[in-house]
Amino acid sequence: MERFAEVPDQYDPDVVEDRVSDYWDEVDAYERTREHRADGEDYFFVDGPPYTSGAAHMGTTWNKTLKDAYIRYLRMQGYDVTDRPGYDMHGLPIETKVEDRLDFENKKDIEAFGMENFIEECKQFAEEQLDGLQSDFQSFGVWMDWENPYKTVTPEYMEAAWWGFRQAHERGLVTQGKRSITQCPRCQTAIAKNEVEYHQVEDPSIYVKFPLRDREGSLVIWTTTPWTIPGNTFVAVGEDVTYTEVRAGTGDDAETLYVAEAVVEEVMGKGGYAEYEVVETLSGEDLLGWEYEHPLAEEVPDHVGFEGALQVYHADYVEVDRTGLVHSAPGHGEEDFERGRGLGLDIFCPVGGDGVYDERAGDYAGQFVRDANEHIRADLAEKGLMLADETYTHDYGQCWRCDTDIVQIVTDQWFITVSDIKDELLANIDDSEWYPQEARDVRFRKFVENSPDWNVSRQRYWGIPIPIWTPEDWSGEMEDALVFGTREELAEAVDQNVDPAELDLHRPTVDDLTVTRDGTTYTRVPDVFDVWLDSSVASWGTLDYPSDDSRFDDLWPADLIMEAHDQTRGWFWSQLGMGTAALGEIPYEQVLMHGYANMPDGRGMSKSKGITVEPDEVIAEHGADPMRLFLLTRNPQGEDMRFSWEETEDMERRLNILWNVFRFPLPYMRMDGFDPGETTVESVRDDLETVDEWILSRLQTVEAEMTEHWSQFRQDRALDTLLEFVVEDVSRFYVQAVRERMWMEEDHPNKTAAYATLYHVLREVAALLAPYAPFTAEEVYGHLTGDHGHPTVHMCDWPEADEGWRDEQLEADVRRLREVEEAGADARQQAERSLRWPVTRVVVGADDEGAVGAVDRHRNLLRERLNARAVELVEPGDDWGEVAYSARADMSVLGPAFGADAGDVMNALNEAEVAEPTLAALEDAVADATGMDVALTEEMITFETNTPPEVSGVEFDGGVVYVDTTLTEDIEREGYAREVVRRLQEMRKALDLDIETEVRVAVDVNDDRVAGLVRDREGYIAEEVRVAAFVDDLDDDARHERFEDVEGVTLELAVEPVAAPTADD
RNA sequence: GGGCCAAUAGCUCAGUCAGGUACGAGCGCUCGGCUGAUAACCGGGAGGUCACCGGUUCAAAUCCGGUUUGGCCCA
Repeated sequence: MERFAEVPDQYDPDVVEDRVSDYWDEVDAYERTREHRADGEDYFFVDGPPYTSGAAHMGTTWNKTLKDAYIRYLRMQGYDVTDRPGYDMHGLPIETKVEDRLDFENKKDIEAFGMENFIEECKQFAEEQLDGLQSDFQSFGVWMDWENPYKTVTPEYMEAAWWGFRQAHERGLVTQGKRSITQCPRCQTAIAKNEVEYHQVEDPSIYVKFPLRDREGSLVIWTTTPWTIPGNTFVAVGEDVTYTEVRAGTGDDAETLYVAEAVVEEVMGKGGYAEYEVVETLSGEDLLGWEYEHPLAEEVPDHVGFEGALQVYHADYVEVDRTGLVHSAPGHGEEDFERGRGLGLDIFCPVGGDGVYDERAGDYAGQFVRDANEHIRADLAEKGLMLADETYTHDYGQCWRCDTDIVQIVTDQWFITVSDIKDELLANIDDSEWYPQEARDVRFRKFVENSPDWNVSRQRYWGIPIPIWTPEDWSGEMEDALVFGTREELAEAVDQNVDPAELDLHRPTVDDLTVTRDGTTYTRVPDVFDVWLDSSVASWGTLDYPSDDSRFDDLWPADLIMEAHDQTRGWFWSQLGMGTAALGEIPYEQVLMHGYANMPDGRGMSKSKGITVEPDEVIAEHGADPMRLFLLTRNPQGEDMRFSWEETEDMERRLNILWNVFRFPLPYMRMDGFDPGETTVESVRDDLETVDEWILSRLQTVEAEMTEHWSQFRQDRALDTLLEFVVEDVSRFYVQAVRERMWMEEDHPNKTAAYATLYHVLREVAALLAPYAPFTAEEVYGHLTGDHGHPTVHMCDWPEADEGWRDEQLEADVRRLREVEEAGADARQQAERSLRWPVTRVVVGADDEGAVGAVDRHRNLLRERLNARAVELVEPGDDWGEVAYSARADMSVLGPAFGADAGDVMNALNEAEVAEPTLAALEDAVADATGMDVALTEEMITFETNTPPEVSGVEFDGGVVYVDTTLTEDIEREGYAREVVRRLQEMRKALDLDIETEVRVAVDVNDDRVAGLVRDREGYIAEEVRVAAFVDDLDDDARHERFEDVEGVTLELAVEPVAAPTADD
């Protein structure tokens, strides 16, 4: 690209993005940037793999934008950053999507279709989704290693999972065991608790009498799952709860019931007992050991009958609602299971993985459990055991993929027993730094403290097969099982002849492999891993370890990961668990935990409910860079964000301001042949004006602040700092101040200094912007450097503040000066004198030396900006004009001194107006107002000067600006002339005239005196508007306009261009 | 039902850890200004029960307890 080439007037993100994307391809910008840092210090970033079951939504987009920004920033800091993207491609969600696609109902359809075919379909589906995600991410400028992503479905990656699992096994942390699990009866697999979604369902709500043995009466229990009653093993009470023996009903129909005291009335009501009598109260402890008859003893002949079954026990989970007695089936409920095991009771679960009773369920065998509810209710009613039969609407768990109601059953599962290493897990947490830190110390720690053993097995197809081979009559002891950690080990051990390099580790290939040792044949357990295990090994899977061990030692553990807070229980946890189980260490050193992307109104986004803002819509509407800027101005530490179209649009506007600032000097620099290689800010140092020095100093401050913010993982604050600098300092102040210098026709050191300064500022701004808006930054940088810089801005070093250019005094001065200017503008407005009209003088009454210095040093600048003939300065102690004084109270001093009276004193002080600025005068004023006799000190107040209205004064922090708006003929002359000029310029523009074109002009003013004043300044008007001739009248072809009430007169103006000279002239 | 987080101007958010007048910021609104960087820019103004209720304190947006609403996680 040619340096200082022309750019479009208007910033158009689409055009910039298209052009820059092509340019990046053309010059291999990404590859060269990586190459540029190849010798830098290693920085091991690990990408949390998105799941390949849909397009990138706003949350993923925010996440990847953050990752991209930090990777770019770290590269600019000199690091050689690992940027391999990852994709999580196994698991039930993809299986169910493929089942939908193939119109399958259940596992039988899969078996009929063929496991191998099904797995191939899953793989294809995942790959398609992956392609979509890759192009989504690239559409908003993310630079990662798209050619070489890690995929959880490759043999290398699957081996990484095997290896980790084997390491855990070697530490004795792998076991098989029975657990109460949430099972999807359609998918016929355990599903993780976080895969359970809760929906409102109407279930039975039944009160059942369990007849007591050896004594009269029944225990009354309540349940919403009649189908678990066949599995009933004990009834739980609370030891400390008070229960009641109730005689319910009258006469021969009366019966004895036991319920908690607090709910007697309610239960009696449910049972429809018109009368009842409390016979006795007992504690829960009294009930312990009572025995009862199984309520479905005949229907389920194989019901539990072992020693200890069908008795009353204490359990912590008992609450005093419903009946206060809890039907407990350790073969189903999780709490029941834990308590049952604690009591040493056998586990009885007559339900299979498909939710159908087996033969042990007697009459109900072969029925689907939820269908059996009806029969069980009928049977209980017939036996007279149903005290109440109602329905109840509550939240019940469903499979997140197929919406089938889950069943709670006990099955054999494989576990990593992380509860055995909980102390180690908790200790390892402290080896990671979290941003924000509280997330680690509160939320994460609590989760780890409460985490149960990790059920890693799923009875499905599309996943990493569990690498355990067991003999036919396996003892259940892990020492009698074989666990393989690599393809090579497996190939060596199996009876079949396989090439480890060719071996696909998926089912069904590995299912057919057998191992024979000492005459015993081992076969693989049929399960696959929970998909959470896949991503848990990402820190070494990213490196293809263990099949490629070349980088592990240098890089592991990860320097940084960043994900949303839902991953506290997801990836942050799974990696901690796996890393600790396999390697005894936490696999990441720093965590940036961001929030969720919500709708503009704060609701969560939901694709299924159609509540989303899609990233591609935003890009189409405002562009990728503005979207990125919006996302990157959000706090990345834990807080959810609300997407905002308005804020995104505002980012586009700010980039437009930058665009205007950037393109403004290009034509001048091009015309003058400015060479930034030769003419640097150093080389023109002696010619720099104050504003140049100021903007260069501000630049250093901005760089220092930004670097500090980035180091704290607050890129949002760094971006705010940068945008404020561009908009406030560069655009609104510096460019305004140097415009005239750029227009100078002849060469002048003053102009060259402005070029060098603005060039330097813009080039550094491009670098500072690069991590945020990579396309726009590239476009700006390319136009500024042409063939003289790096091929891409992303190869630049991060600009560091150069203290040699920093001048804090100057920055403070200009801050002051701008306050003076603002106050002056305000004062003018109060006096209704527009800026176009000069004022005779501006007087600054300064309160302190800071203001004195600032005004004194920058008198000329101030005069120009306030359009004043003179700027005068009144130093502290001197008086100017007639002024009164008031005070402003400092509450932090008043509070301790006056206690409860402080508020009143403050109000009195703030309202006081005194003739002289003394404490004594204020004390009198306070006494008048409150009747209190107070002793004031200097620390309590700040004096303020009040300006008389006739001179139009406005306060600023450091004094008062007075504007003297007295009119003189000379000022009117200039004022009216400028009114005319401005309107003529407007008309020129309306005529779309070139800057060089000369015009003929007619001016008519309806006031003879003013007309004369304007005529006096025709020379000035001619120069400004390129007037070739003033004429009395112009014909109808010329543009005529009439302006009413221009400072009291009416102007009629006419303009026509002087015919352009032709080639014949 | 439990844990964590949030709630400040019409909108998006600072300020809360270390209590001291909300000089709050930007956007939007409104009134005015500027005019060859111009679909840009500048100034003024209006706009707040700091979600609600209680407590601690001379003093609470800030600390404590509770409630409501939203988000995430878990049941």
